[in-house]
Amino acid sequence: MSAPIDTRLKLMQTATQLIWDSNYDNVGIADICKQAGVTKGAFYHHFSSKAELFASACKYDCGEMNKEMDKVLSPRFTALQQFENFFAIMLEKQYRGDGGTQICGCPFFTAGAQAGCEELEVRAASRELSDNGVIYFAALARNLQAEGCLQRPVDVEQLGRLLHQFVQGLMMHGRIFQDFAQFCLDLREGLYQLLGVKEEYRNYNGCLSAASNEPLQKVVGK
Amino acid sequence: MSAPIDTRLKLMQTATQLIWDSNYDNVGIADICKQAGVTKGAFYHHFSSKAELFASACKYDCGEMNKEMDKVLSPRFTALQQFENFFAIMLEKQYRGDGGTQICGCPFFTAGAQAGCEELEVRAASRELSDNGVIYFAALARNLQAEGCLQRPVDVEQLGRLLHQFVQGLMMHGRIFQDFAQFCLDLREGLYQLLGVKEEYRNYNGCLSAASNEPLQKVVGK
DNA sequence: TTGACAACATACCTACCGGTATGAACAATT
DNA sequence: AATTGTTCATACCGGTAGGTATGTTGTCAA
Repeated sequence: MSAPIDTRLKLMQTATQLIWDSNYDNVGIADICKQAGVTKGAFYHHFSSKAELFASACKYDCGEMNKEMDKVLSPRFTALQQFENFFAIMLEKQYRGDGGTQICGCPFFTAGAQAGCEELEVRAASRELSDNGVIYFAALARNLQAEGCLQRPVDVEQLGRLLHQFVQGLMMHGRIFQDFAQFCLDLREGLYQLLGVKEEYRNYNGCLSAASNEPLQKVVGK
Repeated sequence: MSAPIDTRLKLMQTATQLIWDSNYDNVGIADICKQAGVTKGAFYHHFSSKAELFASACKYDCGEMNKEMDKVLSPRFTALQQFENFFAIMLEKQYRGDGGTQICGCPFFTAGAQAGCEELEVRAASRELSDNGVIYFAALARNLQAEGCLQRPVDVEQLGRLLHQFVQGLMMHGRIFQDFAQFCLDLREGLYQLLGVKEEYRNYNGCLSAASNEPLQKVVGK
């Protein structure tokens, strides 16, 4: 008998993966169990319902994301480097080399946005996730502003929201159209415009390589 | 016996309404039939499947939207008036005074973005809808640019996409948080920033009234 | 008048899916 | 050694939702 933590973790990770590839409604508990190599008994020992699993998986994914984001926004980097890190990590997240669905967006966000009114647990989870994401976007905006990269003074809190909203919309659009090169171009341009980055600080060099099938050059963790 | 067109139309309209209030997966055929006052026999006489109904309803809704958008972007208006029309019509679409769910986003887009890979019909429909929406956003950008309201020359086609992506993301965010006043503020600010509207053309007067519970002042069709 | 066909209505089928009931295997405790 | 609680495995249940099979009613053409 394996450690209970392992099983619980395995279920959350498997659920996350399956929901990323499909969506909340489409992924059944049986699917998750089968993929994770456990049975329903184990599932309902660890989670009281599908919604609770979703919320837990969302929190877990949020925690993982935070780790990466903390690296991305480390004070070791200049604000512009942070921007590039941000950019790179997003492309990395959405790119799959296996030829299947590439751009799939954030399933926790979309599930919350589409969940019926009755599934409050699901909506609450994606609300928490959004709040968390907005914080990082706002931090990026604040740093860029502090280093004088922006054209005008901004309300970083609102701007954080706008960036988050745009990126979510962009990913959904990307999921529908599956054009990775366009996704890259739109992401960069949209962020620049929303942030109001000064012309001289806009850099489109990295974009072409990212749009190709080459592995992404990561500034993070150098 | 009523005309067949009526029944078909009724089904599409009812489905559209129900899906706007909830989502594609949550709305059953039985629900749609009951609400429309017909039976399953009638339904499957007109549509071969739920997905086909969805696609048809999407096309229908798209056509209705086009009518409104053509009014909004009528050459009778200046570009800035067109912007305000755009703004007003979006708020109107997302606002429900009945106290229920207010901001619900565009269900056709979200359904397509969340649809599993197998439901190609659904995804194709929302792709078409998106292309259609982008055209109008691009037209608005082009008109604003032509009248010298923008800070810099822009690629209107890409900008149309960016605006569409942002608005979709904003609506989903709004659906999760249900803060109408914030929705208004974010919508205006996001559009201004993405478009790069010159400072002197930015007008925040109409926003406060729109954020209140007053009926929206429509410029359209004056 | 009578076939043919459109436009439904009713009843039913089946597969699935979230959730439950029950019990086995194992570990730690007393 | 007996007890208790954790961690699962197996079998099953009840509702639901998409879809079907078949009958019925009205219309129109020949």
